[in-house]
Formats: sequence, C-alpha cells, structure tokens
Amino acid sequence: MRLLRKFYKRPTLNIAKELLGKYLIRKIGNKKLVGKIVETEAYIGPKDKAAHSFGGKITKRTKTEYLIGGHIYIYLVYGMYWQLNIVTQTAEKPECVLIRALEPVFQDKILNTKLANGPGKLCQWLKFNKSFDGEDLTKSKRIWLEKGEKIKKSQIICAKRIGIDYAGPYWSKKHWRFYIKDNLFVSKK
DNA sequence: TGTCCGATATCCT
DNA sequence: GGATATCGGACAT
Repeated sequence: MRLLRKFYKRPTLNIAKELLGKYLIRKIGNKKLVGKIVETEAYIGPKDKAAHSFGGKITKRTKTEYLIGGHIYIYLVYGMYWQLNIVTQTAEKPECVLIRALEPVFQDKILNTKLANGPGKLCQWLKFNKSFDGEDLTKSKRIWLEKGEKIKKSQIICAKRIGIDYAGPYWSKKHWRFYIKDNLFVSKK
C-alpha cells in the first residue's frame, strides 16, 4: 500500500521520525528493489541555516523543494554523490527529509550492511540521478514508499546532523537526525 | 565567464 | 585522524 499525499503534508520532524521503518520501493525494469529506511535527517528551511532553502532562496537547484510534500528533491554533492530527499509540507514551507541510510530487504537472505549505509551509497545502489528530481512519490512507477514496519518511539534515536558545521553552532547542534536504535545499517557508526 | 566549495566515501598513515 | 577525488550550482565579476 503506497503512502498517500496527506502523509507528506504534515510537520517535517514528525515525518522524519515516521519515515523510519517505511519501505522504499525502486523499480528497475521488472526488478523491484526494496530498502527499509533506517536513518533520516530533517531540513527545515527557510529558517534553518543548514537547509538549501534557507532564507527562502529559490534557485535552479532548490526549486523542487518548493513543490508540495511527496515529491523528490535530489542533488549532487562533492561532484560525485547524489543525495535523496523527500519534500514535505507545502510551497510556503520548503522543507525536506534527507534519506541517509537503508536496510536492503531481499527475498533471499543475503546480508550486506554496507550496501546503503550512507546517503551517497544508497543512491548508487538504487541508481538514482538527476532525472528523479521533482518525481512524485504518489504517482511514480519507478519509486514510491510503502507502510513497512512500525518502529516504537523508544527505538528512535535523535542526534546531531552530519556535515553541516558551516551552519553555525545553533543549527548544527539541533538533534534533527533520526535513526533506529542498534540498527546495523545506519551510517557513521 | 571565473572562482569557490560542499547534507560523502574511501583510502592512506 | 587526514587527504582527496571531482563537478555543478551559486554568486561574484
């Protein structure tokens, strides 16, 4: 059962937490790859100095952040890694959630904890690129989210976001990174 | 048009 | 712990 629009139009911090345990489905040809979301980070522009939409900035890159919740915002960092974000809220609120790590879900029992334990790596695994920018998760035939597994509140860890020291102490110390406790597939163990 | 630099991963010491 | 690969976007010129 695919997640519907209303899921994505709620407050970003709630969504960032509730995305944990959800299944990300990626269809490549007639193969279906499934990853359980185990780590996220919230970016709450325009007030959040660490967000690309800080100050209400609209550019060629950030304009997809201003779509309504449920779209994909994807961009390149360091000249080589794609970063997959899910847009939340509405056009007045350019907010999003960065997907930082997935636990691969396979029919067979191969266990690879290093396949998608980082925002760049999960995009390599699932072959994401610029063509996914602006894709609608409620309609797309090649990527969407499903209900997945229920994660208890006591199993969710809140921590500092990664790699955003440039935003200054106030914003960089906000605990807007969320991951599943004791999960082997999160990044930066 | 030019310069600067990053929401990372990996290899090196 | 530190260096570095590698390039498009942002913004200044």
